[in-house]
Amino acid sequence: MSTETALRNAGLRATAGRVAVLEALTSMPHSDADHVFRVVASAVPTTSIQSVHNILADLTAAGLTRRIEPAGSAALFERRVGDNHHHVVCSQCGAVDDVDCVVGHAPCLAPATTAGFTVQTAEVTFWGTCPECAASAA
Amino acid sequence: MSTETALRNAGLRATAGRVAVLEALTSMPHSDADHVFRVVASAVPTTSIQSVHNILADLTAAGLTRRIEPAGSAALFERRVGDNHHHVVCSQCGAVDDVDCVVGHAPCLAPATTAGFTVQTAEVTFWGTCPECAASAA
DNA sequence: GCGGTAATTTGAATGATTCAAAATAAGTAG
DNA sequence: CTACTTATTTTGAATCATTCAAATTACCGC
Repeated sequence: MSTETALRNAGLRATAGRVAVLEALTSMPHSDADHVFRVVASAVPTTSIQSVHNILADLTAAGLTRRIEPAGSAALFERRVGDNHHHVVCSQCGAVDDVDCVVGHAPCLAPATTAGFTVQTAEVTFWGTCPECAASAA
Repeated sequence: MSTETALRNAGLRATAGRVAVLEALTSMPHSDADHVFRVVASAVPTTSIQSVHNILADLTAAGLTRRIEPAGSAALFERRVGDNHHHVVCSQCGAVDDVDCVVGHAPCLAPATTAGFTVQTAEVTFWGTCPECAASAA
């Protein structure tokens, strides 16, 4: 399915900006609006950082992208949606990678008590050191 | 142990501002800098929001408070530190409560793959609806 | 192709946070 | 108790990511 078709199937018009944003996120997952903007700007020179924010918000609302906000980072976006995957974040450089699932599967994600809250989803963020930072520390 | 002693034990001077911030967080855990500031301002009228940010950063660096940043909220602070507890966040109003632990204990928090990252901690955020929002929706 | 409407553009505003220099106060030594 | 040293606070400004709103543009069904 082409990027354009994916957009139309989601009820969105297939504009150059949206296509460029989606393709930028394909090659660089876990990018913030500014990184996306820099890549998109070469394909769509008239764009702006505000437009990229608009587009990312639209795509996320339509379920085409997912937004994550690790502490200390700007919002990051990725195209991998619909599954329940989590993330590892490097506490030194902020690098992010996907973590497919946690040992113990779904039951693992049920809290023992919820203080009266109805829980819909669980979000797990692993904090550690990425290979690059580990190498440069040694 | 008094609040002052706790500060000195952590290597920090016991100032009125710091005492007031710690006591504000005792009565209102999961408060952001602005909420803390409003409470502290009545005890220390010369303070400012920037000072509260300074203090919260110092306290967090000293391990006296913990900082969490749920997506969509400003940074929140709490005095409960040293344990590995997690949080439930209301996706409607942003209310936060503690979750003692997840079923499955520590192994639950080991990711299946870490993409070469060395994982130090796991942070779990449960998203749902708080009792108040559930009641007002009905 | 035309028109209606969604989307982008442009410019400004916001909120949380950080930075930096000057003023102040905590703790300590005498 | 006093003075000193240095941590801390104060004050004011700056930054960053993000959001808002009005005007322009461009997508796409007809």
